[in-house]
Amino acid sequence: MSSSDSKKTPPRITSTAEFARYIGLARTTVSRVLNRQPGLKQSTIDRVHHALTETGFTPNAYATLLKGKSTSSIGICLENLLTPPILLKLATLQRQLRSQGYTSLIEVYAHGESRNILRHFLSMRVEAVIFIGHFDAGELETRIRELIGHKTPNLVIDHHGIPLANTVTLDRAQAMREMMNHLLELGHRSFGLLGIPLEHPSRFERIHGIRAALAAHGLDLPACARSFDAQCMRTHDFEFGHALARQFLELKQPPTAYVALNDEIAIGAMRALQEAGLAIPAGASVTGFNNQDICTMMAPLLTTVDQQIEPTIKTAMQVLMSQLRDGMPARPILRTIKPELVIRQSTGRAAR
Amino acid sequence: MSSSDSKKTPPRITSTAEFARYIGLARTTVSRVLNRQPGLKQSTIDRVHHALTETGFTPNAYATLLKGKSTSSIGICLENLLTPPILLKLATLQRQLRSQGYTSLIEVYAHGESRNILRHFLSMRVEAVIFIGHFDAGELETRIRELIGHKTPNLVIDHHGIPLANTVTLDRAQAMREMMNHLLELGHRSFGLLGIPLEHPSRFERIHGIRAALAAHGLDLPACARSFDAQCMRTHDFEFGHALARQFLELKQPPTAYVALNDEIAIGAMRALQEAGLAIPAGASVTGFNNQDICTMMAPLLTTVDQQIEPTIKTAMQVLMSQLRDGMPARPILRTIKPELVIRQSTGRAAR
DNA sequence: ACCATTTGCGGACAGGTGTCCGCGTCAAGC
DNA sequence: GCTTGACGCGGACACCTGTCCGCAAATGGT
Repeated sequence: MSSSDSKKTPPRITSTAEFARYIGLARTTVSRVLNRQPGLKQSTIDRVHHALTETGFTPNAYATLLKGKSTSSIGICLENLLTPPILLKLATLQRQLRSQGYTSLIEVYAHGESRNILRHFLSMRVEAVIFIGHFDAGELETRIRELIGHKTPNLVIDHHGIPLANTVTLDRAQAMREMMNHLLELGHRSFGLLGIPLEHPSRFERIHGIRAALAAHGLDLPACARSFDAQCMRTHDFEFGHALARQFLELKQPPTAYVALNDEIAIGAMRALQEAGLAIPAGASVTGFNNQDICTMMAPLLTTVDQQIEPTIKTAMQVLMSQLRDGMPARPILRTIKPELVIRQSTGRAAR
Repeated sequence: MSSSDSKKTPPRITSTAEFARYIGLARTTVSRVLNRQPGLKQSTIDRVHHALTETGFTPNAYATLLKGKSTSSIGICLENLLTPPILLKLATLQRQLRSQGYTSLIEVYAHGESRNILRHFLSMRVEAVIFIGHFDAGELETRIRELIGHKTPNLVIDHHGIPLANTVTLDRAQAMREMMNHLLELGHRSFGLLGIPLEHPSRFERIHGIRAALAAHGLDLPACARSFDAQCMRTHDFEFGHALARQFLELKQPPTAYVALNDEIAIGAMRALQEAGLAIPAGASVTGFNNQDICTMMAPLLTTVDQQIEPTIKTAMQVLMSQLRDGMPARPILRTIKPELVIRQSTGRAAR
């Protein structure tokens, strides 16, 4: 319904004033239409909208937001290691934010760069900052303090134990407890830990859960579980798991069950065991963590722990929205997500 | 109300004027320090920087950028289906952009939303827009035209054949030609295509390459290759490949080689063939596409095509930078990336 | 004590938008 | 023809920063 060919290439318009001149209205009138203010004739509104689609003009967001309108943007800082579960959380979160009208600014953490990333977020006047994954604890704590100083809501997903941070995290201790109970009921008494050192702050939760499950059965951690993490380099997880399992196979009495930090490591280990002639689960049991897609592509299907990403993000959104609505909480909000054990084919009754 | 405590909790400062008042300097002086202008005493500069780290003040990016400074931001629109290769491209691209001083605005395409996404990018006055993946061709073309109208550089990675778009894409026809030559040399003469319909615009390139390789050997596509895509739903790729392979196994004379659209489908097919008692590659050959990590986690290791993501992104950056430097090109720039065949263990001599 | 130089001050303007307000215009109803 | 609304105009101010410029104050040297 528009005009003829002469208007096929409408001019490039970069300000409301220019746009108003183009359609022969006052700048203020255009602004009123754009901001849905009352008291305008329908025909005028239509005229503006029509010219809008014709020229493709968009008001300068910087001027709009400078004027004090809420930026409706959220900063998201991602852990350096982009694993499938992390990316799935990001994608789910971004979708939900978008449906609530928020834009997300995404930055990937690089060593020592968190300060600059946060400054960028703050200069963009984001309404909240979310961290997803695991970071340097001291650095993260400093960032959280800065955010609080700026009265900007914060949220940490996954990383657990930062004093003043609002946190949503999987109960990894509980996960390991359930996994160990499962293996113990199958008769296993000797365990190989893959990627889970016995003494390391970052794996504390997992070890805690393992120890608790063993204790409940009257067993002692150092007596029946070993870890060779120090001996191998962790570069590519799959090969890491492969190398670790080979270490265990050199023992006089290898463990009957292997508990891995994640699915890739578990699969690498399964591969090494199978190459050594062990059937799974008849000869040895293997467990993963994360319940990634590959778990159902293996033979046998991998027993693992599901991170419950949907509920995690749902909870995260609740924590976030409550902060955006009611302001920052007096005490940090802590939410724990219950994991779900997924028993498949890679675990079975202990051989001896 | 805060002279004593003020050191411990510095006030939240939101403008240069406020900040200048806080440290007892003129606003213009602070601004000069922040923008590294000459003619200031070192002690003054230090004083400002010190207060800056103390209060954590950051100038409002919206005011700065409104002032006309280049926004140094690039809009990236991602295909809906977040596959590992897409995400790897995104991560690589973002890293490179950041190293050049550009910020990226990331949006995931949702059906029919491309218009809004583009408007958001334009309102943020991005300096270029990049599309990664495959989209609705008509919709994408319209967006490209809009970008050209706004004199904003564009770049499409992967999607091939949009008239006015600058494009960087893998030579998928060449990839299939090489793959087919490899299989033909191994003696294969009957092929099962998995996820690659014989007649479908989106797979045209692949079919074209397959047909060319067959023709060079004096063979005819419909006579020696079949596809059962119409019979199965493509939901989860792994199960899709599994189901497709089972269809082929019901034939009196199943093919000796299977060519899959991607690695997941290939792995699903391998699984189905192995369950049916076929050894790979002795009983049948299977090939994937993308060279994802899982290819080296399978037994046997999967023969596949590497997308050459590093060179792809490197080329993309070149195309982008040349546009940002010299303005938009007279004719669209087209760059093709040469794929690399990765021969592993899942392909072998044909049984008959 | 005087002068030259360095250094900081403060006013002014631009950049694009949102919003308020008083005023002019136009059409409809009597 | 007059009144009464409804509607659009255009001026003004605010948001925050970068930059220019004239001027005052502090500094340093002799």
